[in-house]
Amino acid sequence: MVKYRTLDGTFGALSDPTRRGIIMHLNKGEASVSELASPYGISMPAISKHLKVLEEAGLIFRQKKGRVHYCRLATAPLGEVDTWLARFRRSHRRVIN
Amino acid sequence: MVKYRTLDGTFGALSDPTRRGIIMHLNKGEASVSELASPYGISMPAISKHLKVLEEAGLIFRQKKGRVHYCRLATAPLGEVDTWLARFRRSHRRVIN
DNA sequence: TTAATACTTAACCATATGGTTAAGTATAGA
DNA sequence: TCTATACTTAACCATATGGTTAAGTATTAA
Repeated sequence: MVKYRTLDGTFGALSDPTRRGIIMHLNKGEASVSELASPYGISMPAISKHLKVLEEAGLIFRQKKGRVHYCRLATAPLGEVDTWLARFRRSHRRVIN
Repeated sequence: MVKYRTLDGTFGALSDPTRRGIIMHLNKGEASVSELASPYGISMPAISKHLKVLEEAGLIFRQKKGRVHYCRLATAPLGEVDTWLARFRRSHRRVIN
């Protein structure tokens, strides 16, 4: 799994259910690390690692306000996945074939 | 990485460039294992493992004709990824917001 | 029947992943 | 200033991943 905005990184980041859950949470708006962690029965360090993976994949960015770290979703990598997927879409292939 | 048609499995399978290459190759039509292997400077067992990952993710299926194993693309899991991604699409969010 | 072809499986290796607990850092509040 | 909060980092562990070489299996061709 490579780092910094590659399809490898994005797909790799999305292959974990906790990270997909975090992404879906963030799709509703920004959230603190604690808020993101609350649905999962895992430790803060584990969440911290997941966030690092998501950040390195360019899927989230953070802003620190006081001691709270707020995370937001970056949709660009998802757009790249979408673009990659487009070539396999039925409708698209119907146009080609 | 879990097996047998899960989003985990599909995203995990797609996180490797060799496997994405294979998928793109198969998008043009069925191909033998040797044909799929030829662009990559890795051993046959390595390719065999990649194909196993793709097969367990439900992304390909095989048919044996004599000693040649032909692989074909199964688009259903890609459709599931597409469905998962849909909620993050601009146009979709424009409808919601 | 013997040898070549097209694979897969087994055994192994180094590194990555996803979790843990313990310790460290930065900010807020008493 | 001292303590609690909201994190991150470090060290560790078990298992997964992606590669290798060597060996095994099935089919075709000589």
